[in-house]
Amino acid sequence: MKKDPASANFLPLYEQIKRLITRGLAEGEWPPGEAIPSEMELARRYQVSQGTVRKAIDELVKENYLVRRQGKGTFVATHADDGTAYRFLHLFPLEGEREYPHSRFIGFGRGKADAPLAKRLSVRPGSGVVILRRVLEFSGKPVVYDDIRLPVALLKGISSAMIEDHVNAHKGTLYSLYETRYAIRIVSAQERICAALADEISAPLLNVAIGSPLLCIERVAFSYNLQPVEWRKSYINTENYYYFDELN
Amino acid sequence: MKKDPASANFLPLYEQIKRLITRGLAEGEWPPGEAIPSEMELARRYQVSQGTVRKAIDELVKENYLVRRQGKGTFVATHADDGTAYRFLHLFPLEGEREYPHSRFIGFGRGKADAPLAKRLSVRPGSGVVILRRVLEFSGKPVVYDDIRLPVALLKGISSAMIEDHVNAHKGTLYSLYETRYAIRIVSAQERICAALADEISAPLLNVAIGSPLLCIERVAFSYNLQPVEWRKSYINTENYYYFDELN
DNA sequence: GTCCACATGTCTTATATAAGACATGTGGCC
DNA sequence: GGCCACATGTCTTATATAAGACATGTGGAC
Repeated sequence: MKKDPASANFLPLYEQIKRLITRGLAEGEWPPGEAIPSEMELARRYQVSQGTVRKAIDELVKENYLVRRQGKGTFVATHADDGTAYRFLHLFPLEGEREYPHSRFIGFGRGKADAPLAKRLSVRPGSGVVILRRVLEFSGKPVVYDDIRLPVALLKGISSAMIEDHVNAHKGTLYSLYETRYAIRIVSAQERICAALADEISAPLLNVAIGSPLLCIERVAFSYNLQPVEWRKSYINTENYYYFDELN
Repeated sequence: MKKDPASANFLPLYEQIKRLITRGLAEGEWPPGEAIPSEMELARRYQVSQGTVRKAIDELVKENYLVRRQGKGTFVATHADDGTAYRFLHLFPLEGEREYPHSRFIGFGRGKADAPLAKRLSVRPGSGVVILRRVLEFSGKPVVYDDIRLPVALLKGISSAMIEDHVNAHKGTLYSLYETRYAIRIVSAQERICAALADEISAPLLNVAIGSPLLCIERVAFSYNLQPVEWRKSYINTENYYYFDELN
């Protein structure tokens, strides 16, 4: 435990504790949904004061890694939780109450990562990827077409049946599937948003005319320590829905 | 100062301090760029401990209201600062280094707020608004067309010459203009993003064909306490630039 | 067996203390 | 006058303490 501020690679104690806790999370010592040890216990374990652990946890809570529940303990955040299941879906109806989509899977296969995808996923070009295609329907109408790709190495033994079961029967999101079946927790994502026109593939799926304007969003989703896990490209019909962003 | 947690409208002390400091900021007691009093001084003034003030300031720093500079003091954040001037511009080139735009103003006038705009700006329908139109050029090429509207009451005596001077001669952003000339600081914004097609107005301004895909972003910018200040609609040619969003 | 009071464990808020780092101004030395 | 050492003020990090709030389990009274 480095405590000398003069040291070249000095890190504040709370930052070191943050990393130690994050390591525990990444290694699955405390799986999503479970409680981590109490602040006092972690303080003893890492040989620092409880206040330092508190500061580390405070930050991890702000980063959505952990969730505090007063009187009960501190828990590992999870997508298998109604409140946060659609945290990454920034799509809202132009009119009326917020709705959540139904997934209709239209393709499941395997392929190889080309150079750009390999770069985004930090894998070797040519390495195997799982390919998923689906349409998100709001109130029964198609709004989003997704092309989703993940390193096959992360999802050993995945099958279209398993996905359908989890997502449709079990009402889960893909991110909760990664969590419960593959112990991979998505904690952040980056999106690049462009405008595009509906083509022969997307137009019929979204039930719009070819040449209609669509949002095109390329997302890379990350697990702990910014490790890329999933790439996806979404085509969105924004006739009745908009993408919401809050700037601070 | 309420300290009784049993009270119905109980607020933690640090939260009360946060609001008191925010009030000082909103009322211009400490203008953008200036230092606020030291933690000890604020503690004396508000009759709480220095640690409580610290927690309040910590949060205000995370919300970009304040900036800490070790050894110097804590300062009111400002857009008139190279580092944060383009904090709200989420546009990046598909290739190459980040660039910053040049503003070309193409319209300046006044009008009345229709019902939707009035609602967004929290003003009476029919009340006066200033209307600004401009094109943002990156590397000399038009990429964004902005239609910007603000309550005229907030911008007494504004003129196109003043804007041109501030933005072009002085290299400032609109938000730094609001700050320096009108003591209005923009601290947050909400954006609704849709896909659209270039029409007879936007196409020539952006130098694209009618029917080209554009991003259409409707933004409302807020000052302290979520007070709406500015509405704008941006049309963006995303052939060479993308909108970036980070999800956490 | 059921229900309530109480103890216990945990997070929440508030306060106090102290050593160190960083920036700046002041006074003295040359 | 120029330069340096030092004091001062400020933020930064770490630790300790304590009263309260919330959730849960336990044991006794009935």
